[in-house]
Amino acid sequence: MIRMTNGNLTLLEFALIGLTAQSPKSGYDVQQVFETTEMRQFSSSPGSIYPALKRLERRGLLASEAEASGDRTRRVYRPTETGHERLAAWVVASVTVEEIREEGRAPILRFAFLGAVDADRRSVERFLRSYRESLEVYEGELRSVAEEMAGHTSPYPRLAVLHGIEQVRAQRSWAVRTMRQMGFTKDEDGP
Amino acid sequence: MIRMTNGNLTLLEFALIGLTAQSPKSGYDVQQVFETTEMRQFSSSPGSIYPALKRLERRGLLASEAEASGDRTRRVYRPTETGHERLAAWVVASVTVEEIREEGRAPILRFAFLGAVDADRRSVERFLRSYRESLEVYEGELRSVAEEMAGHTSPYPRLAVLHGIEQVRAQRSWAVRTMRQMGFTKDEDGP
DNA sequence: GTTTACATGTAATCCGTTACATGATTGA
DNA sequence: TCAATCATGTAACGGATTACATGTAAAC
Repeated sequence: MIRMTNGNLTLLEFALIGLTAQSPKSGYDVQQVFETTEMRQFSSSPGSIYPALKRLERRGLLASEAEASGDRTRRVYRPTETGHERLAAWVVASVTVEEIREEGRAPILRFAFLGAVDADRRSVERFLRSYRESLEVYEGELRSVAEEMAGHTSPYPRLAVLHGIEQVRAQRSWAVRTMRQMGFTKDEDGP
Repeated sequence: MIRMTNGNLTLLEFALIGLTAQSPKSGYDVQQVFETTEMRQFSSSPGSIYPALKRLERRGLLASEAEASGDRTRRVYRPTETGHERLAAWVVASVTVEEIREEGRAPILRFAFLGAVDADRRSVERFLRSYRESLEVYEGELRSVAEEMAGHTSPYPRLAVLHGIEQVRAQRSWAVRTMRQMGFTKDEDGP
């Protein structure tokens, strides 16, 4: 279930670049985030975090320096310029229906990192607009699927699809509300 | 991001047992399901499906027989008794807050398989009730998190948490509605 | 007659999990 | 002094992805 989201970086790797872009972090810091915040989807075990950080440093996407706090070594990572560019490109990309279909929570993870890459208003607006539009398309797809399932023997798969529809509707209304709160007009796709 | 959900079976493996329990299926059949239905989260590549089916057969959870449709061999899998028991135990387990926190869509996948294991009314009610209750707890957790984030520099992580809250609310109202539709009273936890 | 759908597999690589391992610092 | 927290790593194993590989049958 390792999802290649862009080029050849895993979701975990983007998360690590994003977190160190918010503020430079050690492996332990990252571990705390994965344990205590809504990023629990990622394993907080050192066996996944430390190798991934080293990998990203070897690939030139992260850089580290040893901080001596007392006697303990503490290796703090931050994105390189290349790493930051890769992150930014990933974060500000428009949301597609495919991404929603196949990667579930990836769009909202990207959204959470918009601040870490100093996205401008246009990018944020494009993100939210594309998210809302893609969700609309996806909701239509799910409605068709649910209709086709009307006569099936077991009601549970169809009810599960209705569950998906509810979720998509909630995500869409969040997108609309957030756009309004940020002062983006709901329609008007361009002059 | 391989999630061990129970004992030592992955989500993919439970999905394979569940699908073959709905009706016996070949690797190709499974591939079609993963390509065309809301189970797209699973890779439809033969490199993941065929080895997993063989693994499950080797472990005694699936059994197969070769169907000769014309000249082509077509190997059709179905759960063994043990496999069915493992599936049933996984499917009807009560939803916990931990599962919601850490495994996201696992509960609704389990729900979709309730028919495949011939779950009785009591089990279905227990499932929905525990799901609703756990979502309630989880929503409270998210609300606290969002409050703590009020003064942060970047608004995006907090908005992402609000997005999560919307989703959880949608899931909860689905659970309530589904319980009502199935004739379960909303409260009354026991005599 | 050629493309599309049916159908199954293998091999290389890499990643993630689990478990093991170690040691310093802080607070009770 | 003892537990909890801070802090970083390695090794074994298994599983997932990607790409490669092959062939039949049906439809157009």
